Amino acid sequence: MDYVKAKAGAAIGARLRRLSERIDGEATQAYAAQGVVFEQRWFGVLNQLALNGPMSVGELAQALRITHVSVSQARLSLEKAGMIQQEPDAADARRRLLSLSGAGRELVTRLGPLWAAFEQASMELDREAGGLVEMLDRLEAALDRRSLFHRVTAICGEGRS
Amino acid sequence: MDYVKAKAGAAIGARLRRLSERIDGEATQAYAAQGVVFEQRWFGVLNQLALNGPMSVGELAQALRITHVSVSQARLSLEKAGMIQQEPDAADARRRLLSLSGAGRELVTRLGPLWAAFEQASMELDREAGGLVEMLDRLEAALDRRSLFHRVTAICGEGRS
DNA sequence: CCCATATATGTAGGTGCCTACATATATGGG
DNA sequence: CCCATATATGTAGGCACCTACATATATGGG
Repeated sequence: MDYVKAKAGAAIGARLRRLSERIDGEATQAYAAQGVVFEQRWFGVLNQLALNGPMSVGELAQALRITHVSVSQARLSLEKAGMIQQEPDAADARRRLLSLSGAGRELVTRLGPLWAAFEQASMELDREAGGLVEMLDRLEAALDRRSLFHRVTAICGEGRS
Repeated sequence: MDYVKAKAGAAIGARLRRLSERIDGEATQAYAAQGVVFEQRWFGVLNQLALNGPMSVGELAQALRITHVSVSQARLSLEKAGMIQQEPDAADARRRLLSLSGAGRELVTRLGPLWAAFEQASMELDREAGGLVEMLDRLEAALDRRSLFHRVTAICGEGRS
């Protein structure tokens, strides 16, 4: 049997990751073709800040559905590149508000057409794959309803009786 | 707009990765519940060796559709755990043949029911999501036909005229 | 006011993949 | 046989996420 076609849960995870790597790599090529050094994880943060203005680490994490640690790491990288700046939140001393720097706003403006192209390309892929985004929605909903862990554990429990 | 629903190519990559992380994490829980310390990347290698007998790094990489470097890294980890052994390939001094050790064969036998449960759980998810595996096939085929890079570049080129 | 608990974000280390580069061996033509 | 090129696999560093743990600040009840 062709491994990549196997339906074992563990193989699904690996397959999704490989696809992700592939798409990331191809996106990186597109940025490079425009002479832009860009980290994929920057997209989510920059996009949110451009849309919403200043946000905290936790708000970004929530919007992007990743951990605050991931945001914090991306934040460091973005600051190092001069794309964002931070300031304390006057309303809560624990929080730090991140916002686009001048250079960050310029980069977002410059990348507008490229991001629009990404969106269009994604719609093409969505159509060619036959409804990719909704499929991913459904997969997430299925996992929300009942995790892989619970499913596997229940099946193994049955197997024992 | 809800970021996770966005169709930008970069966001698709991030979304696939997060799903992959989620599934990996849930799979790890299932192994742990069986008292097994297991790395997700072991599955592919162990499964192939169990099915096919001794294989080279390159053969495994080809079968698993990952780079030889990834195989090499997993190999080191598996060896350290005593699950596989290696020997030179008599037919080609550049190659090393990897095979299951005694402990590796035992682990594969022990994990047989769990892997069967993963397969069943994956079929459930496939059904609930409405044809996940075929969708992934179609997405890969679409990218094979025309990469995200080419799509985006062409769209940007159009935009310039 | 004090204190137990909650919340925000950082540090440290890990995971599983990748690309670039390096080195050893194999191959085939001259 | 020699040599240019191809092939197998390793080393090094990076990417984008994760969990566990740590520390500072906020909150609300007594």
